[in-house]
Formats: sequence, structure tokens, C-alpha cells
Amino acid sequence: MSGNPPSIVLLPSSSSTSSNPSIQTITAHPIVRPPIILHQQTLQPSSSSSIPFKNVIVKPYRDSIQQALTTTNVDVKPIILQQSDNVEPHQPNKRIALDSSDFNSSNITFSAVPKSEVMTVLQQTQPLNTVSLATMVPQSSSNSASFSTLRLVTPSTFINPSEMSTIQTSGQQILLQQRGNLVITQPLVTLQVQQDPNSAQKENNSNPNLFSTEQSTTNTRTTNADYLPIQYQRKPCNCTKSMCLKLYCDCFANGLNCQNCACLNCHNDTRHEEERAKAIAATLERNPNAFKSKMYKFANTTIPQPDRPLKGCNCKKSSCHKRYCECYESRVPCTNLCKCIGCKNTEQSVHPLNVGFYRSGQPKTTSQTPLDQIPRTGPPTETTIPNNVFNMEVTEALATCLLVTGQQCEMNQMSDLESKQAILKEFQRCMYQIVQSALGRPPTSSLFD
DNA sequence: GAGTTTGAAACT
DNA sequence: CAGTTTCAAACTC
Repeated sequence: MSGNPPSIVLLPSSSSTSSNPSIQTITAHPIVRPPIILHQQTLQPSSSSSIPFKNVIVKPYRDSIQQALTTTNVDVKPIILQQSDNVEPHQPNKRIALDSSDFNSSNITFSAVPKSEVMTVLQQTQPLNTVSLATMVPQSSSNSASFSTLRLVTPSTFINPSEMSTIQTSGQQILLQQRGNLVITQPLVTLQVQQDPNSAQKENNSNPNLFSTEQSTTNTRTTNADYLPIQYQRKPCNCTKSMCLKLYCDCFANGLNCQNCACLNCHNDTRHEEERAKAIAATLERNPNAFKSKMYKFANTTIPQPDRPLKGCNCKKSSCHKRYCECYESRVPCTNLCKCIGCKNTEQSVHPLNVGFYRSGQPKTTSQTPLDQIPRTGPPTETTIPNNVFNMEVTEALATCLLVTGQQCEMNQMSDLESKQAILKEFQRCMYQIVQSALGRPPTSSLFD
């Protein structure tokens, strides 16, 4: 019915200096998951202080992580990330912005390492707000004197070092244990939050075999809900008959274990890992595209490009204007893959600024806002930008930029005023680039250098 | 909050 | 592959 939304790339604000807290590059993919930032950092064994982040680049690993995952066969052990042949050359102090889908096709492979080794790394390098994923071992044997770490930085989640935990694999899954609800979702990589052992509230999928951090320090943590933007908070499912092992279950469909859900007879947790793994395998056998974003999938390439619709909707009565419609829910216009009847979810009807739409925590009303009254047809001009520019993904990328900027300010111990200015400047830069991209102009950041 | 509607997923 | 059933969420009252 209509074309794909544009792909927006937020490009560097300037040639970066270490004092510039700006993110360098963020690619916004039309998926509906919050981005993950991998921090690749070189560490000398003697190093004890964390190195300030310097760059954020987009490095979508697209080819082999799924393969790596399927070959991972270690239980209840943390894992090491190793650079495979296809991974870009090891670059110290580089941050890599990934979205969750990138994990499914990364060129990173995994292997087991002693827990103590990982914990040493964590202790050495763990600043606030970051989660070390694992030790990264350079492939070059000549470089054995140094090693590096990969860190996951969830832009919307602040994690105390005391919440730090390790990674274990179980079957084809990798579980990064933290506490609370974490929102990273991908088919085979599930990030979870480990329950505070002191907390009285029990998590329904706690696993006694999991590693705990065992270095619990002062716990100043508040609930995870305090950290997450509402759209990233997991919506508890309410399944009663599917044991949460079918795609009916939103948690399962998103590759997540149930957590604080209201489901009955739930098997979508680490206690039923075997069963869950079988269900995943069965689901994938039925539908290889299961667990992927309903509407989009990434092209099999290392070059970011607009995604292609994976499937269309089949709506008959909702005019594709209710959340029954997966296109509408995914905030994308219906395409020629759709078999919908009486579709009103056209490219013209999807308002670019209507970004407050997300599965959980959003108002259920479909009434229009004043912005909806603005006509949005015809070619883009200075005052009318193309539809779908401000989709959820762009918004997430934008939010990530701002969050990371804020984190940088924090790490640089900047004053409140300076921080605000830096964040505002970053916001201005991002908005400018978004509009430039929307207008089909080559990205430039000269305005803000 | 209960009941209805809806469309995807599962099943036959 | 098409038709039917099941399911859970969206929606309405």
C-alpha cells in the first residue's frame, strides 16, 4: 500500500574530542526495541580505572551471532566474547551502538571463561550505568598482554555495580542476569534482571543455579520502574492457557522470560528452560521469522539500510487503525504485503510526530491530538517533513543520544548547567540531523561544530 | 470489571 | 493451503 519509512542516521556532531560528550553515530532502525550499546574497551591488566567513553559508532554485526549462539554450549558459566574473523579489527575505546537485533547476527562468538576472570574484569572496569557483557579476547595471539571488554549499556537502565551479575548460557540462550525488568529483546538473547537477594519480592523465574554477584555492596537501587521510560517497561502478560510458551504470549514472542506477570501455569522462565528451549525450537521450526519484529527484519548485510517489511497485516474490521492491526501497532503504514480490507493505515495517515504510541503504558485512546490535524501530504518541505520520520525507533535513537550524553556528563563530573547545555546541544544536533535526513539532504553537523 | 470484538497463531 | 479453533489483547459498555 505504501513504501517503507525512511531510515534515519544520526551522524557525528563534529570531529570528536574526548571532551565532547556527543554520541558520534546512531542508526535508527525501524524496529521497536530499545537500542543497546556495546562498549568495547581495551584494558591493560594493570589498569584499574575506567576509561571514559570516547566514541559511539554504529557497528551492526549481522552475520554470525546466531550461529555463534547455536554453537555455544556452556552451562551456568559466564562467557567470553571472542572476536571472530569477521569482526572489525579491535579498536580500543570504541563504543558500539547496537540494537537488539544486532545480537542475532553478530560476528561475535562466545566461549566459557572462569567466573573469577569475568568478575575481575567487572570489578576493574565497572562504572555506574554499565553492564559488562563479558571479556573480549582479541584474536591476535600476539596481543595476549592486553584484553578488552564488551559492555552492554542499556540507555534507559541505570544499574548499580551491586546489581552486576554474570552471564550464563542455557541451551541456545544467553542470560544476562540483573535485577528488575530489562527490556532488551531478541530471539535468542535474553537479558534479565537478577532479583535482589534481600528483596522480599520474589521473581517468578529466579534460578538457583544462576551466578550471583556475591559482591553486593550498598544497595541504593530503587525499583527498575524508576529507571525505565514507560515505553520500555515490560508489560506483564496475562496468559492462562499457553503456558507462555506460544507466540500468543507477548513475553515469549519477544524473547523474554515472564517476569512479574499475571500468567497462569507459566513455563516461560528459567525453571523450565528445557521446555522453553523446545518451545522456541518448535516455534522457529514452524515460523523461522518468529521472534523477529513482526513487521520488519533486517536485511542480511553489514550496511545499515532501510528494513523490509516481513509480513503484512490481515485486518478486516479495524481499518488498520486500531492496535489489533500489527502494522498500526508497529507504527508503520501498511504495505502491499498486507491483505487488509478498508485500510486507513496509509503512509499519509501515520503522523510523523505521533510518537507516543507503544505497546505498554500508552494511553488507549486513539483520539487525535492537535498535531494530527496538520495535513501531511505532498513532498517534504521545510515545514512538512515526510511521514514516519519520528517513529519509535528514531525516538529511541534520539533518547539514546540524550541519555548517553547525560551519562557522559555524569562521568565527566560536569555541573548541572553544563550537563543541561550539553544535552540540549545534543538534542538540537539530533533534531537537525533528523530533519536533514527527512528532507533527503546529506547529513551535516556543521551548524553545531 | 465483565463481556465482546478482533486478528494472529495454532491447529486440522 | 484453506478453513476452523484457540488465544490473549484491545476494546466497549
